[in-house]
Amino acid sequence: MKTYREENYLKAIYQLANHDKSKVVSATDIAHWLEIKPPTVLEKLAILVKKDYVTYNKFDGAQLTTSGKEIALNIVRRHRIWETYLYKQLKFSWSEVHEIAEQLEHVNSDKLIDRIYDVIGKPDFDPHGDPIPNKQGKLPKSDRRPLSQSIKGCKCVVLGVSEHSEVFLNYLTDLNIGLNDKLIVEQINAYDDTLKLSTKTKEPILMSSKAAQQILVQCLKPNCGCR
Amino acid sequence: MKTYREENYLKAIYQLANHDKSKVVSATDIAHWLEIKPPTVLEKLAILVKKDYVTYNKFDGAQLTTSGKEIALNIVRRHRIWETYLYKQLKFSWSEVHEIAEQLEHVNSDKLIDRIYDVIGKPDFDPHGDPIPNKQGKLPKSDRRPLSQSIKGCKCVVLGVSEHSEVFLNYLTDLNIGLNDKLIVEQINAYDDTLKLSTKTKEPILMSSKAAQQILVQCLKPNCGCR
DNA sequence: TTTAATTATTAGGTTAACCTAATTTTATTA
DNA sequence: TAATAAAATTAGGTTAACCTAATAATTAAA
Ligand SMILES: [Mn+2]
Ligand SMILES: [Mn+2]
Ligand SMILES: [Mn+2]
Ligand SMILES: [Mn+2]
Repeated sequence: MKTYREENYLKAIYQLANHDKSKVVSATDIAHWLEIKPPTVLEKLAILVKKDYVTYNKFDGAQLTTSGKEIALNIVRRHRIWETYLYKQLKFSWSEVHEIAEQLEHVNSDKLIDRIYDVIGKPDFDPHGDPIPNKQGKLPKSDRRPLSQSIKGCKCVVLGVSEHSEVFLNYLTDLNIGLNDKLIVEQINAYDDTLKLSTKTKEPILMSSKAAQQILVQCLKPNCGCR
Repeated sequence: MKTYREENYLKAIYQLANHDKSKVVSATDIAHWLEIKPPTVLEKLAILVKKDYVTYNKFDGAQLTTSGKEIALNIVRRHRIWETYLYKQLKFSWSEVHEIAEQLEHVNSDKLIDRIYDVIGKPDFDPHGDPIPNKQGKLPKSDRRPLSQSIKGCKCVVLGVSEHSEVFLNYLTDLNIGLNDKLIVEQINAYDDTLKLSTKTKEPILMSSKAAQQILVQCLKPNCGCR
């Protein structure tokens, strides 16, 4: 039996491992992520190890086993399906959906998930451009890179964001930038890498390098020369 | 702070009190309802009393305070709104909705409830004919009585069911009886009170007295003589 | 009205999920 | 490399939510 707490641990390990593939996932990392203290995590890790959802040692940190990954990907699937449903069907903004999906992802009804996934047209990506795993846990792939890697003149399309905070998403909404929007890099400031971008708005907009690092795009012209 | 467990206790007390207004709600009643043991309930009741959600003594049993009733009615509201949403919007049957709503009722987002309540057209009753409390906890009223009280010749409309079990609801579905269906009582067997009913189906149907006691109806003709 | 049966309550125990403080291990830096 | 700082782990404690078994209080029967 898996409680929502257990689901959250497995999801946390999955997300931390995917966020930085080179770094091992320590108990402390998990503790920070879940906003609890390391001893609590150590205690739970021992249980998850015994249940064969996780392996743990100080060199490799926490790693999901096949069955642990299966559960984690299922929760990620539910989360992203709910986000998409809330966004498309119930008209929530892309900055609001995450918090509610954090709760809805733990509702246990495969039929419900199937139903709402049908209603939204079985999409491959959620409102933040994140891939929705299929029932077997396989992720649709898309090649995306940070907007900050664009060179001057690059024409590209926004396929996602790597930061999901409300403040960042609302900032993009204020700039009138959303998923699938086309951008043209008009200028890159040589001193601080601030971008001047043509968007769907009349006037070009300015964007900090910090923000550009969090926006994931794909070039629209092949061999456009971007890194 | 109220956990889903606390919400379930308060809802249980509300439902038990409403199921039989004359009987006091004992800790044992609550224990049966929640499928836990009486000492566990006693323990929790002490906490709910301290939080001023409940009063408890052996003569009056457990009784909700104003703030306890407020929470209970809010959960009932969420439950019935979700049931209606699942039924109308997501095409679940009236026998499936309860179980999923038991989980969804604990999702904490007023905006989500408001949104789905809008989508379903702000109805007053759920798929079982149960009244949906408004935000202030006020219940729309309807006068209904068991079909078993009908006299021969009575023409009435189904406004609800007092039993919510899947087996009973599926039985009604098999009989082709649903909410808002019109029924005419053609015959009442003098020995066992079995009813012969005209319904939307061509052939009249037979229904046991046991089932008729669980169906709530309203006469369509004034002063039709039913009890 | 005693006795027996039932029901309610208290006593005492377990597990999960959290914590702080102490200790041990590992990594830095002088 | 020895000292120091940082990180990981262990020790020990709390609270909530559950339990069973024992006791006390009611209710029903004889
Ligand atoms: Mn999210
Ligand atoms: Mn997302
Ligand atoms: Mn229900
Ligand atoms: Mn209902």
